[in-house]
Amino acid sequence: MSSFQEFQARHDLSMEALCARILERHAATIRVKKPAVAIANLARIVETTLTLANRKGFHSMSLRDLTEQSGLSMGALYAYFDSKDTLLMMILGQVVGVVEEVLGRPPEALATDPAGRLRWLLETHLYLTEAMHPWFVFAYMEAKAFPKEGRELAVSSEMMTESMIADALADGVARGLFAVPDVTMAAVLIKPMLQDWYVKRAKHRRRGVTPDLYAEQLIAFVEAAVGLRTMQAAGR
Amino acid sequence: MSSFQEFQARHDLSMEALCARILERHAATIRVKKPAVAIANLARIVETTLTLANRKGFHSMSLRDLTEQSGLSMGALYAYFDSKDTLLMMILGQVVGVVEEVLGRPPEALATDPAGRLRWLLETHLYLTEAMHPWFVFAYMEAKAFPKEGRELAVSSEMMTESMIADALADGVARGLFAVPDVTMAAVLIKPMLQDWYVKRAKHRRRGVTPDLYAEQLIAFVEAAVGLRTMQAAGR
DNA sequence: AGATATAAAGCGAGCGCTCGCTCGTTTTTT
DNA sequence: AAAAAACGAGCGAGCGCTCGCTTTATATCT
Repeated sequence: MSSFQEFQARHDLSMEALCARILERHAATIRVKKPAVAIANLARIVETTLTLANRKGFHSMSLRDLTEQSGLSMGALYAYFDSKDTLLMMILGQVVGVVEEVLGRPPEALATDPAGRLRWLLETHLYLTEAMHPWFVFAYMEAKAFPKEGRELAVSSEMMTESMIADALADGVARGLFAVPDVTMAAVLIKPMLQDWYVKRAKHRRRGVTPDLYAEQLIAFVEAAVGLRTMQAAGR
Repeated sequence: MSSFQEFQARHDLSMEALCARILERHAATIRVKKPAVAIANLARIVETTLTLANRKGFHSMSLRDLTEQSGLSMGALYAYFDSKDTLLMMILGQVVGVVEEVLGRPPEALATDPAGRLRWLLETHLYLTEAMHPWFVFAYMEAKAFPKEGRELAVSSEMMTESMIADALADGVARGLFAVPDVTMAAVLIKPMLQDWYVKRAKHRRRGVTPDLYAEQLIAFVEAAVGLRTMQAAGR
């Protein structure tokens, strides 16, 4: 069983589970009372929004497109959000929330193992973005063009993962495991390689690269860059 | 004198020079006859478009915004392009053209020096995107959302630089200089680190990172990852 | 169990507005 | 005075969003 499959078994990232969380968060705005109905329709709305917005941009997607593709009427849509921007923030907020949840607490066993923690961070980031691919593409592409609140959310979320990587690196340097002149800079350079997996996923797929393969090769590349001695090299 | 300054001295990438090239390319569509007038107004149009589009997205920028900020009237704008999409393609086409021109032919002295060629590619890419920062942000952000022709242009341009990097790596491996298990994969991983310089330039600037510093650190990171022996290490 | 009343959910034509774009007119240059 | 360039009000289409209405689900009462 691949590591990615194990990851999926550990986390329920199904559309329904994610929309249930959106419902909790936005219970104040959503006018539909019955959770089962609300979750089912939110799923239809979000699914369609991600498809259309990732194809031609959120702003270019009209609410009429959304009614046609989702099967819900104009009025029904506005029972779930009070403006198009709120719909955007629902999706963005859920992405940020899941990132905090999944990446926020590494296994305690890795607390004293910076190399393992770095590996875990890279792997988990890739698997998470693979499992929620359209969500992350959406967040990446739309975050900057929209309300201030959304941009700040996205920036602070990115800063968090970046500093987790930097911490693992600094820890490794302190233990003499890594040789990195500037850990912040190294973390800054690693981040875009993680993002590239989902931003240009079609390209990677065309080359036949799976998430597990990308994870393996990215980790090898990064470990070489930070000067981690492999077991063979260390044994010499 | 910094390398970036040398780069700027070697290439005229001023707004006027770039718009002169746009005028050549689109002489058929542009209805204004006198080159001096056409170039000056194209410069105003492109400058304003880049500013507005990079702030809120090309699609969200209305032509009325553009008239107000550029000082040209609606009718005057349409003497320079026949549709909003054509304006987009003018800018995109110029970016792709300059990339081919500047990155397309490395100094001949580096033909038998893969490490030097790799360094030159990374450095030159960073300096070029720094000198034309708003252009590249525009191309990166808007390429996917717009006409098919534009997307294909952007993809093929990216493929070109990627394969130039892969070639330098393969050459280095053949000469026993680099240790890279998969040169294509390594090139794929390097590209997003190059793009990050302009995509998140505000972040880098906030940290006080100059183009020269970023170039230096990126090159060090990549050289470590591909296993290049430094002079000191080789001398041991 | 069937009839009725009430609440919940969904509907979609239409409102005010802004969009990309045109074209008859005016201004500037030669 | 002719040619070139710039102007900007106005067009129809399409936008986000509202609201009076219909349909469906649930509760209540014979």
